[in-house]
Amino acid sequence: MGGTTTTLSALAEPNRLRIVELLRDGPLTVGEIADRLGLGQPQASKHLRVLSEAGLVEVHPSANRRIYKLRPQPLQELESWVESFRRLWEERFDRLDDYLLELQGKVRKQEDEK
Amino acid sequence: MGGTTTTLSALAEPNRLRIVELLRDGPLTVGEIADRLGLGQPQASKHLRVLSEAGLVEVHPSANRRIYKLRPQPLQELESWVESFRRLWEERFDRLDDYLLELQGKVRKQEDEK
DNA sequence: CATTTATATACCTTTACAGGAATATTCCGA
DNA sequence: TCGGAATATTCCTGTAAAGGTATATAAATG
Repeated sequence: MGGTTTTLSALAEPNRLRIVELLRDGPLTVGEIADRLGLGQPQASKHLRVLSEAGLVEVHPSANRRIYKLRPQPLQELESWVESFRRLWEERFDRLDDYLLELQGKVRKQEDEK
Repeated sequence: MGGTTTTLSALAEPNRLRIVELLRDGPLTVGEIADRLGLGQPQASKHLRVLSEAGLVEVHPSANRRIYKLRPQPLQELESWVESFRRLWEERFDRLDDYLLELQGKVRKQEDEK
């Protein structure tokens, strides 16, 4: 499974998405995450494990606690993936699109006539 | 389930991701999608249905065929979601982060001493 | 009209995964 | 060293979702 897909499926789970959004404002401890999101502690731990394996978070042990923190890389990669679709909404694309469609039609006709 | 989560789970499935990437280069018919990705036709149809319900594609019937085409909106929303994490990798954040962590520690100590 | 082509749906089976509860582990402090 | 707090792991169960096959639907074509 490619990197982008890994990132996407990690983020696709609603509670994990909320965890990531929480961590946007700074690192947090497992307990705080569970508290703020109304999750059970085991659930929080399990979600953090998935996020960790996807490289979306890293953990820094501090005595009893484990502090989880966002890692930029997967989000950066996701950003560039989305960016590769930019021309979709950068205007005059619809017209270009129609033009290409028309071209395709003509070519197809030509080939049919052979 | 919020819009972002809908988009993410639609894209999290590898074959659907490939479909979206295919459509980046222009609209396609169900059969062409199935062919190019080595999918069964029913599978292609089902994935396209999910993408459609997520608003990621729209369909234009043309006689026998149905032409599927990317819709910008969900990708735009995904983009701004990812953008909201930009400061993560725009430098000097790591230091700010450490500073905040230290602050938290002090506050916690103060509260423990009450 | 009958047939063929393109697509969608239904049904079945298997698998992945999320939540809940209980338990293991690790580390601190008395 | 013992107890308690914070966290991870395990086991169980239910459910959603993906693939495969067969079938339904719709439109073109002869």
